[in-house]
Amino acid sequence: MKEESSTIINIFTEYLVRHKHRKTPERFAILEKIYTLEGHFDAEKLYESMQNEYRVSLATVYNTLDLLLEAGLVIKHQFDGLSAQYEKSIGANIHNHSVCIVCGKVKEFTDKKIKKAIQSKEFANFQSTHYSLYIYGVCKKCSKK
Amino acid sequence: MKEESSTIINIFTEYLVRHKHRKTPERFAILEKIYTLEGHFDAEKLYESMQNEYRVSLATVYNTLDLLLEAGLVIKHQFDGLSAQYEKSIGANIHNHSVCIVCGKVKEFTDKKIKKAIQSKEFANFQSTHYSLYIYGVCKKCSKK
DNA sequence: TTTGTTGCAAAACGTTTGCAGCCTC
DNA sequence: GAGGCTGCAAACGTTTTGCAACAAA
Repeated sequence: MKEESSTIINIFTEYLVRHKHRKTPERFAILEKIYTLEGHFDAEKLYESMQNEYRVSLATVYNTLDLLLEAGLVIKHQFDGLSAQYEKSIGANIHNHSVCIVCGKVKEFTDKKIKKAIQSKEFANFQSTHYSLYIYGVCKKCSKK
Repeated sequence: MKEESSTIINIFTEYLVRHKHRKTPERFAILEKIYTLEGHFDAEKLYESMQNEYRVSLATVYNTLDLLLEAGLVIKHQFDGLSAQYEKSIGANIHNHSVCIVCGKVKEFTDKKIKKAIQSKEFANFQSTHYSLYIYGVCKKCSKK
């Protein structure tokens, strides 16, 4: 999927202005990098992948990821003991995961009925932006052990 | 909700036997403690709450939580940077959470339509045991800031 | 000019690991 | 008796923090 990167930059700019945060080049460099990445990544991987283009510190990567999280531009997963996994939120349509409780393997799947049921949910005091579903169980490989 | 604790113990015993693990008193003490706790707890809290009754090390708590996870008797949540949260799985019916991406507040809710949609999902190579749903957004308090 | 943000390194935190002794099986 | 399990403490890896220098507003 092709995303208009100017849209994303605008959303972030608006967020920064509204919250009185500074529009630093590091923040936009990180945002742009994230939107070139496919699938899950962690802070370290993002940090390393940037070193050739724009030098940012790991601390700034973490700081910016938090801002992007609040701005709704990034999704955070905490699958297991490992590091937190992130992914861009705009243009990412799959939010359903099956997780093997033995080997930890994560797979994504789509399901229209589930999607519809969740997206039609409304709260009185909560404005929802996105969701993540984890179905736990045992994968075929592990059930044979 | 009142749960027959002998049922839970039987499930764990069966699991241990089937996997050729030993039935140590520590493991059963931890299991019994967990089933007296309501709501979420982390490994440290569980460890501390046991010190008066039965002395187990934190390492054993972690080890046993892993076994209980595999046995399907405990559910693990990794909400945010903090420590992992656990809860008993039998007798715990609420699996849906709304999470504020600003303040991190987690609330649980029930929804029959969502529950039905998720529980009717079947996989070809995956035997599901339970699920957790997280709907992210901004709570009323944070949206006013 | 003010003060939020950065990079760096050190610190903090939850979790895992190594090992000697113990206790299930 | 053998080997899995325990407690303890040290080690680990991710994330956070403190601080001086920098730069956006």
